[in-house]
Amino acid sequence: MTSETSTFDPRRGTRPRVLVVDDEAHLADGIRENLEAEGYATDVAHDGLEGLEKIRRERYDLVLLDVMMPKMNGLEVCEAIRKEGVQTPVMFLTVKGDAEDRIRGLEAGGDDYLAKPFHLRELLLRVAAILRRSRWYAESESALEFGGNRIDFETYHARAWDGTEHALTHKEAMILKVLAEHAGAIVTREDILDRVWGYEVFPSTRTIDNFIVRLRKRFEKNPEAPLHFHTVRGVGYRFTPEPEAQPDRADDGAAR
Amino acid sequence: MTSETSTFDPRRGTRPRVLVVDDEAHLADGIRENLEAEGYATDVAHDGLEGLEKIRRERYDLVLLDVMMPKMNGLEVCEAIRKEGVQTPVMFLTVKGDAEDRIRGLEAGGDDYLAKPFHLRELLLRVAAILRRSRWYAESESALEFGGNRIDFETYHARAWDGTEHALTHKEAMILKVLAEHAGAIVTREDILDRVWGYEVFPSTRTIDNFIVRLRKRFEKNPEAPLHFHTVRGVGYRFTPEPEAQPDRADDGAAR
DNA sequence: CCGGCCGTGACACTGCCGTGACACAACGCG
DNA sequence: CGCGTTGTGTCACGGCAGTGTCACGGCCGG
Repeated sequence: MTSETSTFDPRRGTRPRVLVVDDEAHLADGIRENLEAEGYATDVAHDGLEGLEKIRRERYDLVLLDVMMPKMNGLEVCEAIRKEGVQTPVMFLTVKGDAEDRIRGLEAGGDDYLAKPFHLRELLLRVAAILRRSRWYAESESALEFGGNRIDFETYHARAWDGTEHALTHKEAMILKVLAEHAGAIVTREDILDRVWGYEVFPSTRTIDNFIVRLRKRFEKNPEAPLHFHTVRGVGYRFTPEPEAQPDRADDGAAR
Repeated sequence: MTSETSTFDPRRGTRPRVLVVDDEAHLADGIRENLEAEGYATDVAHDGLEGLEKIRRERYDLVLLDVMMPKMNGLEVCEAIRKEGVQTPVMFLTVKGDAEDRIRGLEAGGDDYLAKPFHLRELLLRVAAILRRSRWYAESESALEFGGNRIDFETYHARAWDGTEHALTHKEAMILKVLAEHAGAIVTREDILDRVWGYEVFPSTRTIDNFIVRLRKRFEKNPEAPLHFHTVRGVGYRFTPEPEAQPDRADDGAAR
């Protein structure tokens, strides 16, 4: 899963399209040249507003977004497109490297964050990493149906079997997605933490239990006897789109 | 975090093999001990060249690679094995924490990077994370069939020869896996305890008998005359996917 | 200031797993 | 061929680790 330097997924066919939004024309062009050299198809915008419009018009696989820009800063751009349902991965570029900014960037809906001045090679590596990561997301279905429930991952909206409507939070959606991706298979809590929270953060595993509870409450007809969100004691959880015949359990002494 | 089994994952099969390459013998041994305690099978090399040779000879699931080493540094080792097509995940260990080194590590084909001095806990977490990720792809055919039974280690579900469905517990699945891995060979109770329970816990061996009983009840047509889960008196058990004529002693013949 | 999201601690409860007891089969012996 | 010994098959019961569930508090955005 590593050796790929700057190659792309052959299944994809076309070159990944990257939009560079930065008001420093000199820098933007420099980045662009290097991306092109790596085989990406690129486009450039020189302020936030222009970037926003381009994102609306075109379809990109990744947006590099400078934070400090005239007219409209990067955070605002990101928030705006997220509000419009655009899921394109966003990487922020900023002069400040403190955690404060980083958190704000991620909260605005960004996927990564790189402090200027950065090493060009690091930028390229991160770009490759993000595209790689987003692939699993992009390749998967954008909607999920099971047991009369319908979840739309584009809008984070869900309509439950009983007709109730639910707005999913980001974490809820991610967890659902991870489970659905491995439908039928057991997914450990650590797997989920990795996928949803990432390497650095390790919340208590109880947190995951809580999310499962909420999912069950919404999407299971009888939350106490789940048909889709199964617990595998001591291991993790298992999601099945189709209700499963609960295994015969009376094999112990009971008989006779 | 919970007790974290630290034993092996039946979905994976064998314990993950980790190679530690570091010229500081003291540190390498320390890491090794901790990895062993977590349930990994480990090996140690004390310089780059030795590490490279071991990687060529053996198959590892992960290599911890010190960057600064005599004879051949970690980056060179990583580049070398990547050039030879070895895909084994590599995690670099280095004293320097600057971006420069980190980039070079990633470019050399590394999967992760940890700066010394590191907190042991973080090392273990990252190791676990990397191995977990590589399992995503390496999902081996984790199903076992014998005598009309079908066991799916991915879901912990089993369909017995008579059509009944059974949900396996974690321990049940692990024991089954251990037996199946050594199909045809005798597995002592101590072997099973080591593999399934780990090196610290030692339940009574009767516990194992109990699990065997349950397995037989579910998967043997006639639990009293097992065709697959054989008892080897005074030693342990032996599993055979293909029904095997019990090696009855000749004189026993028709009697009984 | 309020309201949503999310992380954590507290508590109850479920069911897995470990153990001991008993019966019986396997083996050695005379 | 019967006896004693050892090891295994089998069962029932209880502890407790692991989950279900709730409620509270921090944090951020509106």
